Amino acid sequence: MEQYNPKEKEKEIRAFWEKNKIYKFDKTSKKQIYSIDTPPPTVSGKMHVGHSASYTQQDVIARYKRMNNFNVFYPFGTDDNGLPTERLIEKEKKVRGVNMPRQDFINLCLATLKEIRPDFIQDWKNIGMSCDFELFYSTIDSHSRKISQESFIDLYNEGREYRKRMPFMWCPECQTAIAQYELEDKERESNLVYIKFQTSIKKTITIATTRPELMPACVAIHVHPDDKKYKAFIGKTATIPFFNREVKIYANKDVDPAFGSGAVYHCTFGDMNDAEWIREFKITPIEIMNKDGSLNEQAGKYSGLKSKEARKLIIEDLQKDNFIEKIEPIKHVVNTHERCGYDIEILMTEQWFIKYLDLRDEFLKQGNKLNWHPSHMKNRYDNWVKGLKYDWCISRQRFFGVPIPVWYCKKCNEIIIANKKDLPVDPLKDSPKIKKCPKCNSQEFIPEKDILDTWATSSLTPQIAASLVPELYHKLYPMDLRPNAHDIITFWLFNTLAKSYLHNKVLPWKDAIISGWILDPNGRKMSKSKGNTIDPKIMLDKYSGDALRFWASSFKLGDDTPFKEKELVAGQKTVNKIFNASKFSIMNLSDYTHKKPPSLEPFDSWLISKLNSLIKETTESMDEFEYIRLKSDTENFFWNTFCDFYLEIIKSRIYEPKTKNEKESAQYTLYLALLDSLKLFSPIMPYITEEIYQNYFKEFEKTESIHLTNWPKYDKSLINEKLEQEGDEIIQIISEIRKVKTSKQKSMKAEIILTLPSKLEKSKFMNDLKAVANAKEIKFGNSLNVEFL
RNA sequence: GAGCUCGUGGUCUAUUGGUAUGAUUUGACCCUCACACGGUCAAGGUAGCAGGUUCGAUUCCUGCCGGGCUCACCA
Repeated sequence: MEQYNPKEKEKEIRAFWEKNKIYKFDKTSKKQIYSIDTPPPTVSGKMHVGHSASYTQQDVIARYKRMNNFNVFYPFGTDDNGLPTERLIEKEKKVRGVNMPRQDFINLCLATLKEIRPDFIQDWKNIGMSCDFELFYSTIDSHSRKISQESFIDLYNEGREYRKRMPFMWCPECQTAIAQYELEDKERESNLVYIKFQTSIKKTITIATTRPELMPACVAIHVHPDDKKYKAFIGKTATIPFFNREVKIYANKDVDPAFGSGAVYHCTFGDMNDAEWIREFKITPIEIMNKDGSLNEQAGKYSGLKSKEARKLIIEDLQKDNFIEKIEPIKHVVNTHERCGYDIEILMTEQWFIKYLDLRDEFLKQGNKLNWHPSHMKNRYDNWVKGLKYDWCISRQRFFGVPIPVWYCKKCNEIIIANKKDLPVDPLKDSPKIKKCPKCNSQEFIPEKDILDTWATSSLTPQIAASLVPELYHKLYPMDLRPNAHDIITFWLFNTLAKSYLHNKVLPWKDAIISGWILDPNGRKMSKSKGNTIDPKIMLDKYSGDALRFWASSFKLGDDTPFKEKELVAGQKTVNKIFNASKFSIMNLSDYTHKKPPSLEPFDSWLISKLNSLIKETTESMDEFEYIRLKSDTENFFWNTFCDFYLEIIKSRIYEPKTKNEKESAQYTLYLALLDSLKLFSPIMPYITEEIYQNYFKEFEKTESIHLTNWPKYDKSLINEKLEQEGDEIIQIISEIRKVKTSKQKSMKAEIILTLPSKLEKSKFMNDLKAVANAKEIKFGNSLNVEFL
């Protein structure tokens, strides 16, 4: 135990944990279960520094609960299905899913995942996660597929799902429908083009649009009913340039007369609003766009062109023929697909939906029941639920995901749902169990080839995880804790809550802890394109797992925090300090008898009193998930009270005891305070605390690992405020003496004659004070005085 | 545009209705038999700005400014 080398030691300690299954979930335990809905990270090759922070924060809580006599259910999963994985594999393997046989692509995805997953999970192990890694799931494995398909079937049977052909949000890049929560705003510079249309009353009407290329799909013009400029046009028709088709002019109160020209041309489909107007005014839409975002034959000479190309061309043509009144540059916000950043389009497609718009009030009520940490994060949830506009589109026209367990009758289009006992199924490979269509007796079926939205599966993580231990399912679900980053409240948290409500009418967890983001040192969002990302592996290598965790425990839940390497240095120093102070303490415990001495010396009682106050405070903080208080309070106690003062004070009692009791009292206190400090530190710094525990305390404490020991228990009877105060006064005096020694440039061990205020004549602490101050003599007078020999 | 959130010494941060905690940084001294990744001491802030409530606000309220996030934005 000479020097602590975290790089080697942490690896050894991890091996010890794994070999002895320290974090294994005990199915037979009688203890109360504490279940955690561990976020399954998306396999993307490597861990992000933000992950290292948020996973540490939840792990600190898991470790705390484990030491508080809970049987902690802490599984680990990876979120592997869906677009992110497809995109990763496309990038890594330089392929395109659309350009290869579907099954080959799926196989490639599965094989690649298998290849990269172990290294990926290792990152989580390296930061000291105390999951039971044998309680593992992947959101694409058969276990998850089964549960996800079951969910689909149950909701279908309850009438919560429907399939419908309708205009919906579509990503031309990914060539799939997407859901509302997948939209991301982006500000774009564009042109507002004012186009003149001839009308049936022989006057032109000017519309303003940023999407002139959609003109071939113009089905109407809308003006506000009270807009005086356009009163005369209402009910008349206008002629579309080039296409010479006539469209009706409608009065529509949704139109903002102040924007553009005040007249809107209605194309199908420029945005979701257009789809609503189609319904409202019973207009027949013109479908103009292909799935890849190019215009179809309806666009005449513009067909085959992508939006941007067509836009450029049509503006030129309109200008040539003098249809354009003016063009204004405009900055506006467009909806893009958060995965790829492409502008979304509205396409008429057939999709599966979960009907839940009618449940918004229920979702708000459920949100109220959840304990949010920090509480203000509930606002984001409420805001989102109130803004919900569409049912949940759960079908995706992609390849790698959970198949929708459905076939269709070729003849009558009847929906054939898979049997639950056959799950998981892949309709593309498996046939329905029935021989004939129940409706028309046809024997031919068409498999559904769409897959489920990845969030349709991810929203079932509590059920997926809990059913890893089926016999305890009802004790595991609903769960106790959901850790969730704030940016995916609208995705993961909301969808999980929604599904739990739809299926079981229960809240999926009691508490949600919402973590913030790690920003770059300048407070900006990290992104690969900006080149300002920080790789946690490098930090782990440069410092240590404990140091990284120390850093991660230094900021509050929900706060976005700039990454500061300095805090890692502080963590490293703390690890070192713990090591050295422990080394010194253990050295001085070599002849400790492990018996409680007949009486405790004043400073020993003083320390134990402070220790108990610390235990009380840290326990209360941790029960509120405030790991940051655990960190700072323990650090403060350990470094200041324990190392800087207490250890200095007892040195002489241990080196040259005047009585047997004064040494035994010190050793008893030393053992207790060190062990408890280590325990309090252990959720944050699991490696160094384990190392010291294994090397010394285990022999006496018998428990296999410090992480399985009991959390220090607060004992009110050991608190003595008066004694603490008296002791603190002496600590003050020690500081004063140090100040004098420093100002006189004397060594701390310089011998002195000390004069103290006479009120201290009866103080119990004189022996220790005399020793620590190195006073040859103590006199009493009016005030403090330090005289050097 | 709406909602939420943040704004404390150079940097990061705690706390609080009664002029503020700690860390880091800087400087000086000390290699004191656990630790120089250490110890001691010192310097450094009046808590974004402007009002209001109050005996008194950094902490409560209002407005403004600035940062962040979410949502809506437009045709």
